[in-house]
Amino acid sequence: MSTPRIRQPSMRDVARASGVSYQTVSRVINDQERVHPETRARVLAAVDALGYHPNSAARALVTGRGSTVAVVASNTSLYGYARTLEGIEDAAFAAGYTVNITVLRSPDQSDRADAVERLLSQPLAGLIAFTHDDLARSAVEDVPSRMPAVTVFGTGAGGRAHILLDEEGGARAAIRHLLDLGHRTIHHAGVPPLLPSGRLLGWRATLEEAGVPRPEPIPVTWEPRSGYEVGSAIARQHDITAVFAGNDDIATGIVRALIDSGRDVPGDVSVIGFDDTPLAAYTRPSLTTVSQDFVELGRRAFDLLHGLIEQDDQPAGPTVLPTHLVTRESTGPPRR
Amino acid sequence: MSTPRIRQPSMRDVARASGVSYQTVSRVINDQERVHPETRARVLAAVDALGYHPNSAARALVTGRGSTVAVVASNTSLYGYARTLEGIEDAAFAAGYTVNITVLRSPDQSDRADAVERLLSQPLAGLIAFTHDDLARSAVEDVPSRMPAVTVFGTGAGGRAHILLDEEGGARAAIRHLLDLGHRTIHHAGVPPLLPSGRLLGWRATLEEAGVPRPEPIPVTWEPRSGYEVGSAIARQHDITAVFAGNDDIATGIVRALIDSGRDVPGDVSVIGFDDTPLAAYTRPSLTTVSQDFVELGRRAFDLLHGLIEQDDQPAGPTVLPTHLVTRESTGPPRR
DNA sequence: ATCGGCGATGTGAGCGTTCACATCGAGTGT
DNA sequence: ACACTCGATGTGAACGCTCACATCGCCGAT
Repeated sequence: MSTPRIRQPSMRDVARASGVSYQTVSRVINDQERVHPETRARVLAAVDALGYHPNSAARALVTGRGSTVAVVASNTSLYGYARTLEGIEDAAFAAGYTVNITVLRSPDQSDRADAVERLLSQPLAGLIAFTHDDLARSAVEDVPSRMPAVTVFGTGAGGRAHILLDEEGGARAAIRHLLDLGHRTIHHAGVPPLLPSGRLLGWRATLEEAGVPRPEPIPVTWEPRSGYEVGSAIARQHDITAVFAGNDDIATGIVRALIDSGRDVPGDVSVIGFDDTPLAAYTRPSLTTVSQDFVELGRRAFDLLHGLIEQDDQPAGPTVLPTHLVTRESTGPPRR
Repeated sequence: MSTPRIRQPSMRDVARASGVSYQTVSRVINDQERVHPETRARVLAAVDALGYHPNSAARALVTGRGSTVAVVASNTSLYGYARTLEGIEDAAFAAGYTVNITVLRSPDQSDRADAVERLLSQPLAGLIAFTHDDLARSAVEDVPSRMPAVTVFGTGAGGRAHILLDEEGGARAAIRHLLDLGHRTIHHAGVPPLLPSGRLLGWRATLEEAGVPRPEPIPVTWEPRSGYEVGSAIARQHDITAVFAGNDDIATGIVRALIDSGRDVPGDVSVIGFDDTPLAAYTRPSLTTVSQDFVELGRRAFDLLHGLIEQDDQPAGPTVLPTHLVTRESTGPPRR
């Protein structure tokens, strides 16, 4: 009449059921050599019969390393980040890892410390941080260097392995496209902080190389609403003929505001986006934008981390994934 | 000259540094009573000095339960799911839990078993499954009932605590809106499987109650491209004056196709979406759609799970969160 | 003075695994 | 027939923590 302990079966239970020692069970579970095929079969049968699952907490405890990779980001629902996360999860799952997410919402120092604290108390194999803004960037600095880590987006942080999309190249292609169409200069509606952004860099450098005036960037947030507000302001400045937006949502907001203000796109103003979201081809006008493969980025980021975890092979420099311009309806020659 | 073991400091190290036993350290860490304030301060100082983090694997091993909640979904990057995930993460973080994601990509039986296997080998506190399709639904069935679990979206599964958005109510409001405008019937472009979907149910029931013809639903996928294809077909059938789309992306694709085919929206055909994505207000025409608070859904789903974990209070019935119709430009009276 | 009681702290055991090493039996070369 | 190797399996310890229980002072009540 003892209490019926609801307990997952352990290696010992499997060992007892198959008449071997727990060590042999361990060998079978971990696919090691030196186990008689017959014994292996017997153990496997017992595993199946008892519904045994290895306990990863116990394993992590003794090995000192888990099979979970943590993803640290300030946002996970914007299209690009969500897709990148998807890529990470995909590759991680295939490699037998599990994915944990931590969203850094507040720039508050103690909140961040708390998040990092909690991160490190788990048995992690490694960490991937979205370093497009300062939140994740400074969190990475707090992570002990012994923990394998990869930074994605932006400029990276803490000298970690870094992978990013060629936003600068994409921006250059976008600006060149507009210049080739005959625009005298191109305005940029970007999300601060603007400095480390490849988009800003590509925009500025290309204008500079072309020797055309470089207007001040217009600060926005990631929401279409913010794009709409900027677009309304731009509509009043008739000297602006081309706008390079920080992403497709902003671009869509700008387009809508311009048209609501009676201006034509691309007749009066050309607008170019960034990301090539699934909707970009179906808005009116459809958006000329820069296409990026976020899922691939996520997969590659995991692969990089995986290499770091397994063989500690630190890559020499940052990995840069290509982007490409997709020309659609929202850009055209300026009205003369 | 011993090997310099890179090892996180443990409770024992903290105990040694502050001159108490490891048990006292444990009490301090877990905020228990019965510790002298002075001792507590001394321990805390040592914790800080050594940079001690509790090892959650060890804790999970002995308590038999982790502080991680797993989210099981077939997709995490579509707007609604990404936002729901965000809400879960937010609430979980606030409550001291960590979030793990598992994407069920393939309907393959053994893949699913593999995923559940891996899920259960972790030290979980509970599980949240997005049961809008069969993938997560059948995974929930494989989870032992002792594991606290909450199902989100759709019809739920396994008799678990269930929370969902009032899609049916939203669909009803949408259809009524169109009927009120004078449409004779409303077509539905939905994503199969159609049966358990509240959108389909609300659409069908409202048409039925109005005593108007109920056309066959038109199958689509979640992509705008699929909407475009359906829209092109609809453009040829001039008797169709109103379409209720499965989500805003599909609606946008349909709108674009209709206009590309020379038909006017809403002049010739009214189109209504679902979700109220940030972009819905800025497309042309802006979309009449059903607004849903996904973030809140995620938060509430976690709260539900949290209740299950802490006090095992199983709610009586499903929780239904309100949705509401947002009227914009894509709907209007039919041309007579 | 003696004792129960209670607040503060310590001790032993065990959670389920892996690692390092020990053992054991059957072949192999001489 | 001998030590000798090697493949197969077993044993003890440890990972860092929490649980249950033991201990130790010190208080006021008798």
